[in-house]
Amino acid sequence: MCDLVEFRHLKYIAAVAETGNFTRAAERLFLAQPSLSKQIKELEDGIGIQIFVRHHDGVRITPAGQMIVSYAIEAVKTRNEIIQAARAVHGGTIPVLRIGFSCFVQQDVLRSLSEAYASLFPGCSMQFSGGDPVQILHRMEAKSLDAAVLPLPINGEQWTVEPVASAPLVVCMRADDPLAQQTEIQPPELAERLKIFRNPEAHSEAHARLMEMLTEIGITPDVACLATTPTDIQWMVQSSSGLALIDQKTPLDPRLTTRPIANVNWTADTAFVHPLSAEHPALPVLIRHLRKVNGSKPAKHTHRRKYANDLQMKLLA
Amino acid sequence: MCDLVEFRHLKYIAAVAETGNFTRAAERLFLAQPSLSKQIKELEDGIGIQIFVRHHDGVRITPAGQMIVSYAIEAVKTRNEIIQAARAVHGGTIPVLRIGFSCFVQQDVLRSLSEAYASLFPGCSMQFSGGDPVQILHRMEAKSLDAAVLPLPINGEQWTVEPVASAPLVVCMRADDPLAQQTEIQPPELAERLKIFRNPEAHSEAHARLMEMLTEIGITPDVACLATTPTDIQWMVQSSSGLALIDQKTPLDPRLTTRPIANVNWTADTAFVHPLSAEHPALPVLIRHLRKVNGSKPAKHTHRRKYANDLQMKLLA
DNA sequence: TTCGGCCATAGACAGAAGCTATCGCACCTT
DNA sequence: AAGGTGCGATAGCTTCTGTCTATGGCCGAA
Repeated sequence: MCDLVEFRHLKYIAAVAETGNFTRAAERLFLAQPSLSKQIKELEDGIGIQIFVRHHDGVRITPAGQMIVSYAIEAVKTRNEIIQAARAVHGGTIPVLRIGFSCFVQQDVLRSLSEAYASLFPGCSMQFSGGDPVQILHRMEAKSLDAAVLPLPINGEQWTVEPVASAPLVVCMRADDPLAQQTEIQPPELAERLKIFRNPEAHSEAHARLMEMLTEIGITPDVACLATTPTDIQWMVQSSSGLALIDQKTPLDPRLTTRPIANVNWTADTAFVHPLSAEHPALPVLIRHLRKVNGSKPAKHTHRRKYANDLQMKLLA
Repeated sequence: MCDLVEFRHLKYIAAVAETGNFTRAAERLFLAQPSLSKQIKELEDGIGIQIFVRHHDGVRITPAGQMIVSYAIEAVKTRNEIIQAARAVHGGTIPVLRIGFSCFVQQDVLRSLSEAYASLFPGCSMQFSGGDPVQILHRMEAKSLDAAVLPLPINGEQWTVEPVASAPLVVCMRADDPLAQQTEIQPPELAERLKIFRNPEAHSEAHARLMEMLTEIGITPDVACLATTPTDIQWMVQSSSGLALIDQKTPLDPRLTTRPIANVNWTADTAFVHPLSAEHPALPVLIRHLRKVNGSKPAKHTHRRKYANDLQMKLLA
């Protein structure tokens, strides 16, 4: 019974809904108006759903019709994207997918992206290139990169942003730092010694957001040291004994350790980003896959965070 | 060019892929085998993608074909669900959607579910009924409820589970409790006084999971008081001065307060649940909507948790 | 009243999807 | 080696249906 509904009908429905008018929709579809009217009428009769209410000056959409209209627009778009991608896969004409990434993005995020791509597009290759978020966004605008994996926030309407990872933001310190005796760091303790930051030039929005968050808990830090890589940050922590905020999943120099900040629930979030005007045929399919995988997380039961390290275990014993 | 691909083709492709055999697929589709072969061949030629490799003993699927096959199966299913739902909306034959919920589910989750349903299915009504998770699962099995909003975990293969909310699990205590002087509760402090629990009979899996989590951090609590509602729990905390673990978003008696547990990241998760064999025509559409809304969270920048209450602010000042 | 915009109806035609019958091919059995 | 079996491809015909042009009806504006 649903088999009466073909993509042709969905295209017609979308056109009528968007023009609000059978005549103009027919023009847009390069179709005679009676053909269009007849098709839609027969469909409505066939499935027993009135989609449009005909008026002398155009059409209105019924509530049930609205469901079908929304679906129609999305379904036609999806079909076209899938077919384009599949044809590119078949023809072996999928261009290398050029991905930019910030060095602050964890390796495992890049690895799982890479694996997802390899399984969706077997035999197709990716090219990763690192850089500052600012520079990477510029390169995407200049079309020399197709997409990127970057820390949030990313502002601007021209980007499609799909979050892919999130980890607590923790305080990084020397393992022999007095603060390492504590299991959590209080904001006032942090305020005095937080001096090491990512270079704001590399990602000004992220820096601004971090400052805003610090202000909210009454900290106005002394931005003394600017680093451009996680390694630099760790080296600065090690040598200057200052504190830094880092992603909990960052691989850590053994002489360093991390502690959570008390009373806040800050996270370092990472997203897959590409220009709205994406051209690479794999992107729509890849984004759809990321959304599916990420959307329904395996949250079958409450999560837990294991103790971050042995030292904390000892302190609690 | 993609317009050659119609739902008819997708159905045929799915059937061939699932049977691995044109002949048997044709039987399943009540179609003559030459018609099927011809349709698929013309489609492959038309879009320029070879989907199947014909062998003397059946067919194999090409990599590009696999993309299309997966898509085909999903797309046909989606179409049917949408049309069924739309027809029910149009005919005004959408039965009342009977939702069960546990009283441990936060009101705002139920409210946003209710709003989503009202906008997707205007004019259609829902019926909420509260109860124990165990009892609600039974009522869903007995078909006297269509779906439910319940705390996780929900075990068993017969359920479709879509997480819809998550909040930290915190320690509930009297505001005048000595522990309320601290900003975080250490597990050993919790171990001594954690006595108040939800009744295990109401949701044995959740109780078991909580016990397991407590064991992981070395706590074997004395399960002294069993409550069946958040209000009961709060009354017990107030009167017995014991501690309880509750969802941070629970509306709190003003004489009580909550504190996070140090070093763990436990959450109380809530999910929309319905039987795999769901019959209510709105459910597939509703679930699809929940997944879309929930999947791409507005995680445009790093999240923060505001201080839970004024007292904590004072302690930090 | 008349004109113009919009949708519905009618009838003709071409193309596409379906059917039956048959062929070709590879493999298996005897 | 010969014949049987299972599977897909091809050919030719029929039926159905999607499209076209032409036209009619309705309503509001000029």
